[in-house]
Amino acid sequence: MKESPASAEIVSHKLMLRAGLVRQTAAGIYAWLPLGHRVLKKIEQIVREEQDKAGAIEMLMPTLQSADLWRQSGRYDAYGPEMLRIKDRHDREMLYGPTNEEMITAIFAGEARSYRDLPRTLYHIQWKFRDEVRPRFGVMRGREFLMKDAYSFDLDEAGARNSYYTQLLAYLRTFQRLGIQAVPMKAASGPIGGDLSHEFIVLAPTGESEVFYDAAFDEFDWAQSDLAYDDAAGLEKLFEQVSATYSATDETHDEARWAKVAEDRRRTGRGIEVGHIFNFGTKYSESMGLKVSGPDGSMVTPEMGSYGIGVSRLVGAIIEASHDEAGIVWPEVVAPWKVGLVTMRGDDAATVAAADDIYEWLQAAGIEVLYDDRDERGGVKLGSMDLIGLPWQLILGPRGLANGLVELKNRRTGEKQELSIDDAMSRLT
RNA sequence: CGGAGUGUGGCUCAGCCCGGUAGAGCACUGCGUUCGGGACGCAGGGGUCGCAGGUUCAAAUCCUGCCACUCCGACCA
Repeated sequence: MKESPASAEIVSHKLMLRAGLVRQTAAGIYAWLPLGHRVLKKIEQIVREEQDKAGAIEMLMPTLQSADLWRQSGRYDAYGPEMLRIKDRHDREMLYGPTNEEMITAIFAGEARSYRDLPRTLYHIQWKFRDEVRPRFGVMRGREFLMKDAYSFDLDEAGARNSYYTQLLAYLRTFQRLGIQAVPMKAASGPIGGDLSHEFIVLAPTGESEVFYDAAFDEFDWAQSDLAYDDAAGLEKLFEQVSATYSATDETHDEARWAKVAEDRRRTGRGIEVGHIFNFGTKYSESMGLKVSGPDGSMVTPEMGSYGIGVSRLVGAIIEASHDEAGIVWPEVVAPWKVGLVTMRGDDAATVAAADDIYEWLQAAGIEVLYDDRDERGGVKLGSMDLIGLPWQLILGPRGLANGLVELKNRRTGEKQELSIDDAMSRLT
């Protein structure tokens, strides 16, 4: 789309609509078009891989849950109108799950018998529904959203803290891999309960809240650190390091502590919450009746934690953090395709033939390439290439090809290079 | 939920105040001309003017009710 729909207010929402990632179907509810779906799947996969590396085990729970489950924890009444309540044909009370603590705890209680079944962290990536009073900002604040939620079960508090630290590191690595800067911040644990909680804020100039943090967060390299997930002492050290390094949103900002951060290390910006982790003790294991036999034969109520990442929100958050006047600038790892192949002169048979060859070659090399040859006028797609934000644009025209050259444009830097086809191919691999 | 708005072709909007044959740009279809960075010409297609009721000879326009969506606030992964 050349023009932004009037309903879109923030840049990521406008760009998502213009580039054809999503279409709104109701307030706060979106359909994911092919382009957006590819991005969503890529983010989801990175989140999945990092969870797997951290030892979490994937499963899948339903979107619909029974009211009885939530009555057991007491949250059916406590949750309020944000919970979408529905009735089935038999007048049974159901709900569209806003989160899954009750369900996972009930399932786990049905399977786990012994301390030998612990520790265990399970996760799923599933659609959630929270009937926000006022949905806005496109997928960043939708009512229906895709979330990765993990739940940990441990025998004791020390174990639960270790599970928490494990997810903390997994989150830091996940966001770094996604190509965004996310700062962990101590958070109030809110309605879920418990005392150990962090939220992860992606830095973006258009973020909802103001953030303050120590420059150290710009310098840590979580992905490259060789800290192993089974190194309990190392994880604890990491947690202490994170805790000792100042970070806060405008809500939790502490001027006294902030003043102690060296002036040249103070960073401020705006941010979007994309993840939240909680340790909440036995709140759900207790109410849902989860007990296992301890090593000494006595019954133990496991300690739990939950860990969420807003997968669909991340699509918007990444765009907020990475775009320019012309459109989206995808980090390569989440780009729907790595390269867009464009012919300058779709009416020139030799150019089209060359593009066809290059397309085959890139496909065979496993490089994701967008090549829409339906339009005979390359210029139209060329114009929208910046908007959809693919990392590379490979541009072919008769003039260049006469000299054996193609143009390779880097979306992020805007740098254009005339290269031989071979050189362009090797640059892309 | 409190406050403020908006619903007219796929998109952006004009027309409404002051009732009288539904418009523009973009997009789309066909033909032709173009062709190195989001072309041009000609000819077309597409709208129960959000829905329902009312007033009137006549309603996109006035009145009533409803629905949907957006923005600000409070709330929130």
